[in-house]
Amino acid sequence: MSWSDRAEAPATPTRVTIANVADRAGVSPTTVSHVLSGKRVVNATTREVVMEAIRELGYRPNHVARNLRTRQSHMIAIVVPDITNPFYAVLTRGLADAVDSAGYGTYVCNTDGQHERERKFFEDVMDRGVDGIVFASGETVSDITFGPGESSTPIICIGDHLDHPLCDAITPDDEAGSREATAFLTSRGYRRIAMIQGPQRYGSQRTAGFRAAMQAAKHKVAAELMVRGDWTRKGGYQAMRSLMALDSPPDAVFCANDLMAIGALDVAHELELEVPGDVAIMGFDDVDAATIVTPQLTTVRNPAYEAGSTAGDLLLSRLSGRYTGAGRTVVLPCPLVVRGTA
Amino acid sequence: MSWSDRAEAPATPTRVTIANVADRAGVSPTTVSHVLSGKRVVNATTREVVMEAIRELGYRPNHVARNLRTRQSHMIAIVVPDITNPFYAVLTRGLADAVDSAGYGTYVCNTDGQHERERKFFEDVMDRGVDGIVFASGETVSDITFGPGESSTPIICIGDHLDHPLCDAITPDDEAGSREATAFLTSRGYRRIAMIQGPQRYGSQRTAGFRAAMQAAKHKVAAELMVRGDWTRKGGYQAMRSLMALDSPPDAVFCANDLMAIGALDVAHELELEVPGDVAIMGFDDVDAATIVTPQLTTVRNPAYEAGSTAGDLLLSRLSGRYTGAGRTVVLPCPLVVRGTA
DNA sequence: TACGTGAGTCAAATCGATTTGAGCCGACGA
DNA sequence: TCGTCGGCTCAAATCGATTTGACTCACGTA
Repeated sequence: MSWSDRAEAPATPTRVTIANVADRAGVSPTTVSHVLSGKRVVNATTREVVMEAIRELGYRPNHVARNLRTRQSHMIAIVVPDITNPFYAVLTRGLADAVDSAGYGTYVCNTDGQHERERKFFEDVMDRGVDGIVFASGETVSDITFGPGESSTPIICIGDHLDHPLCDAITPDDEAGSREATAFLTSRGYRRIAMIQGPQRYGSQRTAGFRAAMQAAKHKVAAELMVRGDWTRKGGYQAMRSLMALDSPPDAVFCANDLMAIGALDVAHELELEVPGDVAIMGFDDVDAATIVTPQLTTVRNPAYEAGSTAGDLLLSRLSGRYTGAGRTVVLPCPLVVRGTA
Repeated sequence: MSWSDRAEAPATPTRVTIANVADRAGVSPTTVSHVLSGKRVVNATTREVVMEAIRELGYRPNHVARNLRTRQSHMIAIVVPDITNPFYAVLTRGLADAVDSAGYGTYVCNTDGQHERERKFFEDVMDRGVDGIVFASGETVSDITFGPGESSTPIICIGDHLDHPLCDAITPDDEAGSREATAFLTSRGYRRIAMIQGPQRYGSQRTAGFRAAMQAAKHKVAAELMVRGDWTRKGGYQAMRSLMALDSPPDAVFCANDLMAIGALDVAHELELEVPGDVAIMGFDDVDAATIVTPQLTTVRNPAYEAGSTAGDLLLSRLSGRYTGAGRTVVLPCPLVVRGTA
């Protein structure tokens, strides 16, 4: 039992602090701090003695104490609706990769799109003293309390919800992507094109792109062909059901996201409809699952990873002081990905 | 421009501290602390005055300072190979949900299965003073430095890698699940059953279950039918390719995870093989994608969410002091999920 | 000799809370 | 009247680092 042995080891009774190191090395805590931070020159031999003491004692600086003094946590928070959603998982990964090398860790909050939780997490992470916040939660956050001098913690918004001149924003170009996708549909000769939108109030850019392309192609958009889903596969399924139950069903359906498109595809399979022969289906996001369905989903790529890593870069540029200006907005292109469903 | 207005607001010049509140209320910081924590009785009217001051000043306690003093961060870390992998995303969500209500936040680390990163993150989160750690990283962590008195931070391991009597473990019953899956295959009359295993050294439980069921059914397992993939769809694709190129290819394939099973399915489609008529395919994990492929994947459910939330519960039981004993091990059943590919 | 000057070090203040032993005050019992 | 006991409140120490003004010492210079 090697582990029970350990229990009897001459364990350090209490955590070793910078003062212990200083004692051991015969210098002051100040000096130890300086050899660690390099903010002030330390005699080479002194430094060696200190390093030796650190090694012998196995000293590791207490980040909490450090954070208190320096007022930075080297931690950045990301607020998403649901990490389980592959889009946000990838986004989170992009962010984590971008900030990791600069020594920042990532703290994740799932809001389930609930405004209440968004607010709660916002306050929570502020109190925790994170150095930056990335908001990717679908709900609007424009009314979150940015107290005047509340703090200068940089905030990045992904999506187009928060309109605040001091905060950077990253917006995938949903409108252009949807426009292109819809134009692709019209150019292929589809006549009755439906759209499964997101829930009321959200994803309006995608709807706008759809309408713009329809108008450009001089197609009328019939009211009964504009239905809504709740972003989920099941929601897409139900919406598609209602669409196909119409007296004159659509010959193409543009869905505001892939999950709903997959739900729509479920309906097509159930009804034994040929895709895209009987009905074409397009999605938006290009999640992994888009290449798993048969036929593979024609969709619009939503650059999740890039959005996350760009968010990280913008954050770092502010945290390092390289940039201090007003809020920037970077818009990311959403290219069309043609596969088998349209 | 409502925002520029704000800039001229009579902003609190500096963060408001407990001392400010105390001054405002005409009491000592001690008293303020007590009304907030309730650890000592405070006169009702005094309390009211303090609360009023807190409200007026918009005071919010600084968690970093609090953490320093109390030695707890109300933050728990989860170390996973890749949050982008749906299995780990769900696991993480289960954990987050479990600990959220107790006021704990989650800090996520992606190791990509690299031992070096595992170690780095372990030290990182220890230094950050997290209150608990959940290890779900695929690599073995048995040699991570648990210094003797290093700390009493509870650690939970998901999977069967870390063998440490002081740390709780959660292990999905891979062996039983695989055994049941394989037995299902033999009972259906498949004769030449192959297995696509994980990479060398990993997932040995699943292989063990496979072998046990084969033996129980008195089937020989031909060496050329035991191949390996790297857990990815592409890896499964390649393994399946080599399997189907055999002189006498298998009539059923059990894959160590769903992603590889989906890769195998890709091959079947490419070769225009009937599934499960020409070849049956089974996976393991039951990720979302399993219900997206056609036909839907017959698989074994790996209870990711439950594993995460159980980890959270075990952690909380220790953090609250309700439990202080030796390491517990909870094994989670992995039930068979019969769908369309076998 | 006296005077910068600069390299290296240190003491003490600070970050913003929590914790604890002690003090004050009024009530109550002897 | 005195002692004591409870209920409240406070001052001061503490958590473990960073930061800064000041000090020492040696050296070169006027």
